[in-house]
Amino acid sequence: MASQALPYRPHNHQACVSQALADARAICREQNARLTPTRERVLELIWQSHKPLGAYDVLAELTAEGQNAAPPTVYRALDFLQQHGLVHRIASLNAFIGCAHAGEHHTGMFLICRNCGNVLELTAPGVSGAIEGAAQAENFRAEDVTLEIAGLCPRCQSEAPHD
Amino acid sequence: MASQALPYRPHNHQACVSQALADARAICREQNARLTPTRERVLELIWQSHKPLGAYDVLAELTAEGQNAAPPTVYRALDFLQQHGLVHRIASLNAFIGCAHAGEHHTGMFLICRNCGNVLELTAPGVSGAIEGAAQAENFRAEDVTLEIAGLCPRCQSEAPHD
DNA sequence: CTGGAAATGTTATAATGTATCAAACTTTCC
DNA sequence: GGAAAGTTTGATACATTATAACATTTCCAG
Repeated sequence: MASQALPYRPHNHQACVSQALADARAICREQNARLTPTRERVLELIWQSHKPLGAYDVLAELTAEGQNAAPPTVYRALDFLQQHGLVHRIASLNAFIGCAHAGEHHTGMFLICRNCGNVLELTAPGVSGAIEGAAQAENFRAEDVTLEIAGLCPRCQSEAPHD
Repeated sequence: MASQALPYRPHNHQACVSQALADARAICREQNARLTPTRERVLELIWQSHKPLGAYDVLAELTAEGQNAAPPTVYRALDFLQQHGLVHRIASLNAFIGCAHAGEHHTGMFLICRNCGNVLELTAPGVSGAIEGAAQAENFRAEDVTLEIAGLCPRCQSEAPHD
């Protein structure tokens, strides 16, 4: 069997973070967008794991670090990061996760494990195509797709096989 | 061109409501579930249009009717209706809409017009299949799919053609 | 070095959703 | 019928998520 996707197996997660931050800096430079210290720190916090983080979790971390932060601080940073394709909002969880394909034009598909909470972001052209087709068949002009799959990741299926 | 789907054109909406209520009664009878007056009234309110309704909108209507309702009243009724496949929650809007395919086993796909707010629920086997396939390719056991497409419905495309 | 734009600080509040426990109602079973 | 058990509803309080509005600071172009 092929090896599991990153979130589902041990890995040097610091590499994920570093990569994400490096990508973010490059993307913001290209787009003449200002990746300010707060925005960068929020992105880093979001990338602490492959589990989505709530806005108030981020806020708590900032506050613990002594930052003078209030809800708008966090929501503004998250808005900025979303607009530049650096984080995604998971609507079914009211939480945020780092974008695994920053810079690439893509329609995110999220596999959300209900047991361990990890999320894998996929780009599935077949899925995007089928969705586009279904929308067009109704003469609907699709602009934004929310596709979130809850279930059990490979690891958690083996750990809790009875359901 | 084929005629537009129901939400996008004038129709005798009362027929939608009656049908939905009749279906709900039949389904609850089959499942030995109690469609109490409050639950039925909430379902009817949700079906007032093809636009999703927030829980607090439902609550306001109940209160206006003199019902002794609090938030849990509404959320309980909505939970019941969801569990029996009579309404869907639209995660990207925090709102609820009547299920257009009650009784059928289906994965809902929702086309949400950002202009008029109407929502069309589709069953697209090709889409479901593609999603299932993508999940299986990652050894992920999909249990619940959230698929919501925001965009412009046919009517609103013609009315506001410049974008 | 200054005027306008962008970002942040600050306070308050809106919107959405749940926990908890008590009371009423329904069903079951003797 | 009537008590026991389960389900539904009432009622209060609170938790969580998100935004409005306006003041202040920072940044950058000219």
